[in-house]
Amino acid sequence: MPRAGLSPDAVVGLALQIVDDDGPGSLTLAKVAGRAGVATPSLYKHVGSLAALRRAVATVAVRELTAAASAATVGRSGPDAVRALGRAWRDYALAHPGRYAATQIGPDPDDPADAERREAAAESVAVAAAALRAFGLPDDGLVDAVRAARSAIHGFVTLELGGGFRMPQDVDRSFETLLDMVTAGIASLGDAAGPHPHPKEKA
Amino acid sequence: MPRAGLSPDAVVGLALQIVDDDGPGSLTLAKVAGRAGVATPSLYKHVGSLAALRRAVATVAVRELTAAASAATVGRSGPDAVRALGRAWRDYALAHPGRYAATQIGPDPDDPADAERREAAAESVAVAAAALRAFGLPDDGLVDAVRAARSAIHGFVTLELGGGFRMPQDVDRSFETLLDMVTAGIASLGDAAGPHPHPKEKA
DNA sequence: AAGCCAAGCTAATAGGATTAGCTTACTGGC
DNA sequence: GCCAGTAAGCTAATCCTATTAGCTTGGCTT
Repeated sequence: MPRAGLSPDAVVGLALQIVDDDGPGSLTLAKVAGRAGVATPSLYKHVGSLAALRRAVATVAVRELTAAASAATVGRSGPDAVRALGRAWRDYALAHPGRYAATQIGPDPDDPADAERREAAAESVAVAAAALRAFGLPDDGLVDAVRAARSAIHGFVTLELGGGFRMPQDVDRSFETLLDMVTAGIASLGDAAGPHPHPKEKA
Repeated sequence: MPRAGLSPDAVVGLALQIVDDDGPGSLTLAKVAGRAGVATPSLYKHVGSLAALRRAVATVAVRELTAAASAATVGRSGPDAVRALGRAWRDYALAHPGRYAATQIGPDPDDPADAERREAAAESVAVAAAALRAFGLPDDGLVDAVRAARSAIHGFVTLELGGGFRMPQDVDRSFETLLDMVTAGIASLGDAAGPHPHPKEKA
């Protein structure tokens, strides 16, 4: 009975492979154990639960995504930075659909390992904020603009990955159009009278 | 042993309740059976499988969403229509988070019941396209614009529902900013030279 | 060489999906 | 009003998966 030489990181590594291969929905402790050459319960020596393993996978994905976004925007600013950020984001998602999907798993406030994920997520928001700085938005409108840009990119990628674009048109071109919309839209935000004055006004 | 008087629709109705209450992830045949006052295997007389039930729920949600979008845009056009559409979309998602999440379940090409869902989805795209018509986009850019607008709205709602907005700022106001970005961005699409000429050009 | 600890293992429990085969409540035709 | 057929339920059984408990032992430390 030789040792398999597992470790928490090794287990997460196997989980990442499975998520890459079959999507996050089919990540299972039994499958991980199979790849590790170990009985399923043995994994509990390295991870707390299936849910914790899923969160660990999400953390890795968020970190990688943040790193890619950060790398893509160094030395750029304004529309150029936004476009580079958007492309890097989508490229990562297309290269690792399973990991990107894992990104959407809700964090557990009690899991200390999830603090890391929050940090990484916050950092990616900071990267986006930096990219938008050159648009000269009013201070209290920056958060709104970051949210809008994130929403657009994330939404596109999510729909693309989920097979939501069924028309035959070129998806790459659509994404460039989205970037056009985002950059132009955000630029126009600065021109207007500042932050939006009427949240949810009814007709 | 009295009859419970189930039917496929009744089962889907119970499933919708569960999805509303606990989210689509915790939809389980056992839970449905519990609410129906019936043994789990009995459900197979009405649905093909858990996956099929999930898809049925998704179909209902897509239909409702399409109806809401359609109702919100009658008699409006241009930016006004886009804003109304966006608000209706978000309102539905906030009112029925579970159903909205169910919307993202991938369809099964072999399930005839999923053809319906495709139809409804296509109709919602048509509603969006109609809303954008007044922007005077070039014909072959319309699909790109619809995708961009959908992406932005869907992305915002997804992030909001997933707890992705952690800053204290008002989310309603951010959504209005998103709508500003979308309407201004799409308007500017028409001004430019038509469809985007350089899909994915490398730096 | 003794011993400790962590990494594995097996056994057992608890849910959940799904299939097979039985029973029986309604429903239509006579 | 009776009778057969169908469809709605049921129980039993199988197969997965997660998770817990408690045992065993490899490999390093002293």
